[in-house]
Amino acid sequence: MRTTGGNQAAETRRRLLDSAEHLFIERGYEGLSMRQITAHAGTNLAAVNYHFGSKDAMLRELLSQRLDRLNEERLQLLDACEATGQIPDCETILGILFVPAMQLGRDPAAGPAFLRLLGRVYSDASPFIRDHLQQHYRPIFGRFFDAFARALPHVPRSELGLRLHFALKSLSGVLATDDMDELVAELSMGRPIPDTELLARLVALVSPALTAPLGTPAQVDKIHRLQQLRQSRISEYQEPGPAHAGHSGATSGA
Amino acid sequence: MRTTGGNQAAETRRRLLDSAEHLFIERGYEGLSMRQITAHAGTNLAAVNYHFGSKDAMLRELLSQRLDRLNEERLQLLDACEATGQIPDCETILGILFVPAMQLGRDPAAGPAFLRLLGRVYSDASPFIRDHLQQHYRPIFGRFFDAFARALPHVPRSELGLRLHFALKSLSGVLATDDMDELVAELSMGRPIPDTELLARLVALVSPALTAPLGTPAQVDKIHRLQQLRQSRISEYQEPGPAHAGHSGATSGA
DNA sequence: ACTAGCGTCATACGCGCGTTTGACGCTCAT
DNA sequence: ATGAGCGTCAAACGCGCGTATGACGCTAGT
Repeated sequence: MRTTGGNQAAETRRRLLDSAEHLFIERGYEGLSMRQITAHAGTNLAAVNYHFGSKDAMLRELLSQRLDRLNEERLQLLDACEATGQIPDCETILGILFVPAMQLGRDPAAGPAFLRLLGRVYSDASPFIRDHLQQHYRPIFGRFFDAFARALPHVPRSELGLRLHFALKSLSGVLATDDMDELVAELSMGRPIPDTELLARLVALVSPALTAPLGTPAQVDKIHRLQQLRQSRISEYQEPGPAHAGHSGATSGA
Repeated sequence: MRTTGGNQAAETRRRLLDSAEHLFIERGYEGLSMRQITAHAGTNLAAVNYHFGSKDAMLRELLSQRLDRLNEERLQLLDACEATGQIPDCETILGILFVPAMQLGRDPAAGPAFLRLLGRVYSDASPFIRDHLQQHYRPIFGRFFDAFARALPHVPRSELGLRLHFALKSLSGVLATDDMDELVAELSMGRPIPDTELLARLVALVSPALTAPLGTPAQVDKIHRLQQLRQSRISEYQEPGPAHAGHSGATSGA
């Protein structure tokens, strides 16, 4: 049966994956070397190529192990919501994205630092990670894009692309923060925050950026006055006279 | 006078900086090698160390050349606004951050792709870039943090840190987008968008995330129902009976 | 005319990287 | 008992990296 050998091999694979995950969370894809991984795992350098074929293949397996279940759950949750016949609103769709992530984050089986892994993955700039996400989860992203489009019929599709890009970038940036735990700790100020409330707060942050109306006249006016103010400050050093320069008139009052 | 030699040296310096900027915008700090830079600049490999001392010193000089003026202008604009005695509101402060960046982005002297450089700098994960920003522009960040704190007295300081982190991450993520120009082109749909309106739209996206109230009961309820829904879907595979499981009752209707 | 010094150049050094190789035990079916 | 096959190991390969070195041409002051 080759019991001992087989178990030893499986154990080595597991330790390599664990070490790779730990170091990836800490340093990201670049700044991750096989020598560091194998040293941390206590195995030989060649073990990675023996068991996985290459460094990238090992990382692909790691990512699939961690992300496949998350995205499958998100999809099932979206299906379940849409199956009721009602069109889920923007906040609900955001919740569908967040709730499985948070609950898996509490599940030790999903990894000891699942949320930080998630943040790293979504914000990592390396082509390897980007390609992996693109190739494996594009249809899921498309499904959610359509769901958002239905929930926000007043937002043009092009503008929606920008807003989603915007919202997801911010989220991944927050998740990837090294001192995320301290941020949450400060947020709670002693009293522990239930996940439900924490997620509701996140939704409250992201949702307005998606549902916001386009620029209002008041906002346009504020920007315009700042543009004028900057131009006048610059021309102070060039022509001391009163600036009637631009293509519109507005005083510089803050 | 050593005119020719001196000019040649200055020309080499300029070409190195230009090439370094171009490649940094395309690939970021990691993925940037001296051999690529010198090849692109048409100079010898040793030129970098001769003129700047080291690779990092050259990049520091590049960053200072590009970012010092921007942040100085931001600071002056904030000073000018606060000097009027009025407390600038959140949208105005965002405008103060954006307007100089956008106007410098239009200025060829600030670099051919200033906004993309800015996005790369703010979203680059390498310790070198992060340290440089931290060391050079921390006081400026502090000034703006205080300004936001005054503009948003109802937001606790700890929550404000999270929100600013969130907002700035999203912004840098959007700026760093490779196909940013196409996004803007789609946005405009033929008709050119004036900068003023574009900035107003950006402010309209970011501002709500800063001013939003904490999670409302309705949001909390939506999240809670999703949490229940996920739990019930999972227990379908474990116990087919009706789930009265959780610690609260709420039907799963979306 | 001579030479000090500057800018450029080819070249090499040491290092860490991902990958490959071949030998060495050990288990287990024959 | 034997030998095939698996998992591990130290060692090495080639590569690209940042940096350092010394020679070479040219300019410009003496």
